Amino acid sequence: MPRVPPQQQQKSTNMKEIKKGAWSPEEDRKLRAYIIKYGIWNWSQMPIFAGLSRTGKSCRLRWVNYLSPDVKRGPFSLEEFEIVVKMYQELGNRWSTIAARLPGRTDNEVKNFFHTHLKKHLGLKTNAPLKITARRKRVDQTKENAKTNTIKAEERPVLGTTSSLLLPDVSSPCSSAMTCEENQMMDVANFSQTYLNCYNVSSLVDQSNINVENTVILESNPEIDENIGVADSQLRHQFDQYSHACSISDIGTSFNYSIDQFDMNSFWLDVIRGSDDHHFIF
DNA sequence: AAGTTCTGCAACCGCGAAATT
DNA sequence: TAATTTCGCGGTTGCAGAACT
Repeated sequence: MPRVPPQQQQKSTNMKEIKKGAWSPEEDRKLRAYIIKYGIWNWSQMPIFAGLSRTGKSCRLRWVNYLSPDVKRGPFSLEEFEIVVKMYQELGNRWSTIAARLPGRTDNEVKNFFHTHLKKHLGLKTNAPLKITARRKRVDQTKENAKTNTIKAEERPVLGTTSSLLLPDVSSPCSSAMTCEENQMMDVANFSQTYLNCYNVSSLVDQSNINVENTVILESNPEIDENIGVADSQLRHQFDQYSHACSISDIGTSFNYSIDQFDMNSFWLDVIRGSDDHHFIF
């Protein structure tokens, strides 16, 4: 593509005041319409032709993170959660690489998810000396080639907390460093629990012992349905989250469940371990 | 009900890599 | 090969709405 001389570019970008801040619906419409019609050819020039008083950078960000039809909205599923946690432990803050493993998720979204949910619930330690920037890591990777999995323990960001289920109790920063081997040994059940904690849905289900079959049917509990209206709506909301988290697609129309005969931990264990034929029948 | 604090997320910024001239 | 521009990444900020007092 032809490049625009710096002088000309400077002139064109100064023609209007560059707008910042939240995008209006009209701006979204203009950008979407332009990209659909002409495609993405040059972010820095695009806003001029699209009639937007925005920088190319801003347009790119808006498209990539919000307007693109490829962008998947909504809460992260358990599977996505697991990938984020594992890849973070493996790669650190390489959000774009992590996002690449999550179809429809952007690096910004993964980063936000991590900072708002995971960091809190996993008890991330952000000791400055342990911090390693992605830029630095990119350089390291180039220099060292094929050594992506050999980040020294002292450089790796640390996950750990006294209350976390993912790691043993951590009393000092030094003892909290995790090895790759330790990462691999993490109990899969803990993913589900921490995931539920992230979405604040951890304690609604009684612990009872039922065998979880490949098909999970949650049947109605008339007592709850009829007598505890508020709890009912809350539980329904929680199960909506579970079903979303599990990417369960075949959800019927009637709403039925039995919380007193359902062991959520066993269920998640089964899900995580690969039984993929689960159905909520509502 | 009003004021304050907290939380989640969209968007900006600076930087380095890659591409182009 | 050097200079310049564009792209993409990760850190950070600011705002709106929710939650709390």
